[in-house]
Formats: sequence, structure tokens, C-alpha cells
Amino acid sequence: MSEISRNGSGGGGQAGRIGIGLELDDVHMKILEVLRENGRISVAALAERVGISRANAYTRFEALRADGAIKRFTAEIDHVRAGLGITALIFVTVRQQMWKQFRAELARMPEVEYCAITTGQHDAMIQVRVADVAAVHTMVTDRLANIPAVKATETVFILDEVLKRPYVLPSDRDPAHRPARRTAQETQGDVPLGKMRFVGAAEGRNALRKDD
Amino acid sequence: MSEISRNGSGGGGQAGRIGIGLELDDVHMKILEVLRENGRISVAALAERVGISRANAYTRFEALRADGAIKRFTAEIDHVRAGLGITALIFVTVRQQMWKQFRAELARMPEVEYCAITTGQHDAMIQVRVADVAAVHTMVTDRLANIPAVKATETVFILDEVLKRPYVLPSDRDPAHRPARRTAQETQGDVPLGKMRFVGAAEGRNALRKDD
DNA sequence: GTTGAAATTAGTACGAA
DNA sequence: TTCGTACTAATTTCAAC
Repeated sequence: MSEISRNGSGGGGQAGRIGIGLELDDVHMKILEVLRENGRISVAALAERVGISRANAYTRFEALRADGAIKRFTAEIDHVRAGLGITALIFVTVRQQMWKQFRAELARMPEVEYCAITTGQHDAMIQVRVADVAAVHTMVTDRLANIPAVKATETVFILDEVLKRPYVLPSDRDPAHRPARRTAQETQGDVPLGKMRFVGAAEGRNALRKDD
Repeated sequence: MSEISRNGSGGGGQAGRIGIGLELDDVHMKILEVLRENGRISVAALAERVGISRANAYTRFEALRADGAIKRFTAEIDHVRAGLGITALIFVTVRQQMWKQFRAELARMPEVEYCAITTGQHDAMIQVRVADVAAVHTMVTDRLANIPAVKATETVFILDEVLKRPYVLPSDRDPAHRPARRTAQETQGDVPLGKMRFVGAAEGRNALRKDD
């Protein structure tokens, strides 16, 4: 399950956030760094690794949880061992004003691990994990295609997952032992722009939020 | 960091797996189900929820960890609160026989949360989380475009993350209180196939494993 | 694979800096 | 706010069944 709030991440960013929103300092970031690698570490050990007292660690840990900065703790598993060795991405074009239906159907699909609404040629990207390639075909032709909200799909297979971090943090690049990055303006004309392409939202699709 | 072994997931599935590979039974699955929602649960509480003894839970928990079925425990955070409210997908076309270089460069990019090699029009998909849209532009034009291995990129923004599960399990669909799925054969001709499109690997790209 | 008891560790509450 | 300590509760370990 676990539906994500529309404000949770992506898109607008600062738009419509609920809650006070606890300002995260360096110590908070360091806590998140440790928790990223070891979500089961004891708060006592966490305190030691971050360099604060146990009491402080408990306070901050609880604050991060209560504030929603930490949503939950979970495990990371080997999908192959779990019997779901095939991963595919399905790019979906959704019929206008049928987003609500599309979202509802998604929740009923247990093989879907991730779904995001995107700009560009397609409207959404779905990541699925299944046992074999036949299951992908079944999923797409049987389940997805039968949803009226789905106008078209395009499926690609994932051959290899090169990199997967639980999450990234601003502090990951702060340590500044890598070449300083320049602003977008500074980089103009620097590289062959023909290489790159930014794809905006498809024509006509403006309000694709839940309430359409 | 956390480079994923080439056998970890995706692709071939059963190809070249190392290790004995502990057969996972229903109890293991149930453990993974609980751990998915609460990665910090005590083994004692886990035992109770799964309906086994403490000692058994400890044995199985340790076995899952040792076997690699559970890779690690981690937290799930609110990216907006962490200051990285913009998420983008960058589809990359990689120059042949430069995969090793591409992989090496990836590890040096802290804003990359996920990278997978795919079939289809592009060769890889990268997911990045950054503070603002300008950072995406910088990332693509400054950092990615300067990698010789990168032939072209296409960027889309994620407007909303509709669904995000830590992982899916085969048991998620076993409970069988949903319409039985049919085989790929049975579904043939069932739906307007024009809706769907399966995209195979781009021409010429055959061996895209690390060792090219 | 289970239960039960000892040893250890975790979580809480409080006063002081 | 943060720290240090003492107190209470829970967890892990280890033994025997």
C-alpha cells in the first residue's frame, strides 16, 4: 500500500506543505546519514556515531519521526531471492480527467513497486517486479490495458540496477571534495547542447493532480 | 554508495547467482512482510506477529541477513523536508564499450538515487533528487554531458510520486482475493493491442554488462 | 522448534550545566 | 538545548526440554 501524499516529494517542492516543518541542521543530517546505512542501529550507538549525548539523540530521533522527515523504517531485499527477478518499467499515457481512476487501479496492483507522474512524452512511469517476463506481458495486456484511463503503454525491461541508494541528502555533496559546480548560467555554451534534451509536459496535460 | 551486484536483480534473474540461496518459505515471506512496514521492530515482537517462537525468529532473521535476502535496513525520508524537493529522470544513451566509464562516473554523482540499464530507446535511466530545477540543468549539461560515454540524454521531471513501496513480494498477490490472472497466451486478442508497445534493446547494443 | 530464566542493552525521567 | 546519570522496562542470549 503506502500511498504518498501529493506533497510528499517531487514536483512543486514547497507547494502546499502541511506541518510546521522542523528545520534540519547538520546534526539531523548526520543522523539521517547513519540511519540510511543502518536503520536498525540503536539510538545509543547512533548518539555515539553522531557525537551527541544519548538523551539528545532520543529527542532528535523522535522529532524526525514525529515531524515526518523520517517516514518509516524498512528493509532492503534481494528481489531475485524473493522470487521476483524481473523488473520492468511501463510508461503510461493516461486519458485526461481519469487520473483518479488510474490511481485507484494502481493501488490494486501488488506488483507495482513505484509509480510517478512525469512530464514528457508519457504521463506516468510504473516500475513492476515480477517472477518472469510472461508476467510483465500479462500485467500490461491484461491488467493495465483494461483500465479505461490508460490510453497507451510502452514497456522496457531493466537489465541491471547499477546504483540504488535508499535516499540522497544535501550533505552528500557538501563535503566539497569534488569539483565545485557552477550555475546553469555559467555552463551555457560550455557543452554540445545537442546532446541534451529536456522534455516538457505533453500538450494539453496541465492539471494532472488527483482532483481532476 | 552501494553498488549493486550485477546479479542482484533485474535482467536474467537466475543467471550467475552466487551463494547457496536459502529457499524462502511462507514464514520467511511473512517476516519480510513485517520488516517492510517496520524495519526497526524487535525480533521478539516480530516473532509474535509472525506466529513463531523467539528463537526461531532469531534464527530465520539471521539467516535472511546472512544469506543476503535482506541486504540492509534503512529509513525512508521525506525528500522535501531534507531539502531535495525536485526529482527528475534522465534517460541516457551510452556510447558502446564505455559502460565501465559510465558506471565509474555515476558513483561520483551524489544526487543520483537510482540508475538502471534498460532495453528500449535509451540505455539507462537515472533518477536524481536535487534542491531546485536549476540543479537538474546543471547536472545534465555540466556533469553528464562532459562524460564521453554519454551520447545523449533526455530529461523529464517527476511531478508526483503516486506510489512507493519499499519492495513487493510474491505473497502480495497470493492471498488471491483478487481476480485470477491468466497466462499470456490466454490474454491474446483480448485487448486492443495497439495500446501497448514493448520496446526491445536498441540495435547494436548486445553486451552491455560491466566487462565491455 | 520451543520455552523459560540470566545477562545485557535499550528507553525514560530527571536535575544540572 | 544539551548533557549525564540513575531508574525501569524490554530485548537478546543461552540453556534445557
